[in-house]
Amino acid sequence: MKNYDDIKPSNFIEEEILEDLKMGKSKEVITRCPPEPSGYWHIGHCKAWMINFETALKFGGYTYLRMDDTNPSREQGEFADSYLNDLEWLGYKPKDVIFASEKYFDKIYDIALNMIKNGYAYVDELSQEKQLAMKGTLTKPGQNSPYRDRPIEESLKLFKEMKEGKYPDGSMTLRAKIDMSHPNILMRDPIMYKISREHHYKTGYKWCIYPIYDFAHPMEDALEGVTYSLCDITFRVHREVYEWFIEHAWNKPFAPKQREFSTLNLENVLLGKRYLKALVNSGKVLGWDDPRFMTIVGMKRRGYTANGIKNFIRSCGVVASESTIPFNALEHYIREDLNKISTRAMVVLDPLKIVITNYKEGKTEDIEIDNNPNDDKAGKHKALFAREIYIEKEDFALDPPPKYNRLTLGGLVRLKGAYIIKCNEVIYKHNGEIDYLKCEYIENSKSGNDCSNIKVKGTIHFVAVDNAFDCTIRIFKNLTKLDYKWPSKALSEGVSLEEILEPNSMIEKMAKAEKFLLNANAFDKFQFMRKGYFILDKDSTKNNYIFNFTISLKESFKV
RNA sequence: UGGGGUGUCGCCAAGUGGUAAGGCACGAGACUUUGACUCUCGCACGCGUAGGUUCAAAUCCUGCCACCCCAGCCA
Repeated sequence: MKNYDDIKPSNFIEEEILEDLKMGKSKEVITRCPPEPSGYWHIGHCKAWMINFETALKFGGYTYLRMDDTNPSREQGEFADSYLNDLEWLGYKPKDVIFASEKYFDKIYDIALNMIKNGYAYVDELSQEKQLAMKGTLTKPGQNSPYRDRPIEESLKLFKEMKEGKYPDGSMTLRAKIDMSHPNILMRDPIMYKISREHHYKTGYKWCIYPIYDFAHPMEDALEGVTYSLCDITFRVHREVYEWFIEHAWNKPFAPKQREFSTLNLENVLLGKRYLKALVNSGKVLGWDDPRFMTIVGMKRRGYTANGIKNFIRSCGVVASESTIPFNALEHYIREDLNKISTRAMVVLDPLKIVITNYKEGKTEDIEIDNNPNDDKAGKHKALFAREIYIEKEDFALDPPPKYNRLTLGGLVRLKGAYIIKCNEVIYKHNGEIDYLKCEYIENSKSGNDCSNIKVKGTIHFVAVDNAFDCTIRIFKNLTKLDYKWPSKALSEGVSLEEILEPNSMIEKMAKAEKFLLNANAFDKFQFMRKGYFILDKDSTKNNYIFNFTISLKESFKV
């Protein structure tokens, strides 16, 4: 047996696993990610497979990616493909990719046959309505189906005929014979198979009977050799059914264990598959990978990093109690990672022109900008200083609020990487708006060899007119109004999508970017100094660079 | 109301009978050619509640309260 002494469990599930391993109750840790290919994965799912992958990894085991495609009416191949990409982006490698429909349907059918032979299952001819009526309620026990005690041979024959297509959809089901008066309603003879002639994206029309989750899932786990089936707390009440099927249908030496953890709930985030789908179909968003979506592909396009997302999820812990986490907790971990890896650049989002009156016309000087001041290995890149430059409109104030560190009329400010300037005059347009500023530069104040002895309070970013190109910036706000902390819940309670959606949650505007950014490739991440983090969107062309706003910098200055 | 689950700082969360870790948020200060980053300090005489056991209880016992999940031929 392996030595597990140096493994420290970090949550209640790992504690139990460690104990099992030490006691020899299980030999290895094999887990699974079992998506139903009926939508794109989002940050909530991310937690589930992180736990499955990382738990297995911790104990030297591995994880399967298994498409839980047992319901032909909901599933599509498009989605199955997306999971592999998502997983790769997040840095996880499954031991194998399995389609339950292809690999296990025959075996599950055989298991069902066996269960009938052993008296644990029967074919029921009750309609769906009748079954429901006889199921009882939360407080009242159910009643046995009149078909419950039919001879084993009869059930066997009928079940085989169900498979052969002799009976119409919905006319019969295979049910487990458990206990119609069980206090757990899921244990009241759960359905194991239904009849459906819908087309299945993987197996076509090969099958007309399909196993139901409660039966299929434990069997798939067992057939795969999964030892720990880690899922979210929704399935806690299903555990009893899971264990019943394992006990009555699986007589191999090992048995998989199902354990549950709470789901990840984020404030102000819309995750419901049907709502996202509606938005995608309506054309109101850019697609499943819209940067406002917290789908994996959406977050990737937004500029979030896999590490940031994973660090955030780790920070939430693995527990059984439900919680809702404020969005700024996620943002903290995204910023933390972006700060380490993103290249700095100067981009003016809302330009105000300045003419340096005492700087010679036509003259330019190279200046150097650190690609990342927190990373010595990141190097520097060149920018330009010239007579005409742009600064951010909000970095100049005629009537500055208290503690304003930026440019004012008659005041001094440092231009990042270049000179200290002083504003002497404001030139107005006919309509009274500011046209441009006349400033002078302090000659011996250049960054690197400043001997001016002048101390300024503020440093602002800028781009030289000659070193700038126009680019498109996409600014995002939360998809839904902030008043709705739980948008999916509000929607399910009848509030309309239109009401919940934040108007203009995506705004496009033009900005002046330094030419260094012309080298960027799609998905490259940048910090536009003093403004925030941005990522070059995949829709960009040579003639139109589009930068998606990922997240702002923290801002402690408040007017 | 049957069954299951959960209650520790504004939000997460450690804690497993020996006197309340940590993170986020927030507040104060230092540093700063990004009002970023970084750093320092502060932030629960209290662990849903009422009793009990004990020298000692968030941890053990009993009662109560609150919230969440379950009655698809969905997963």
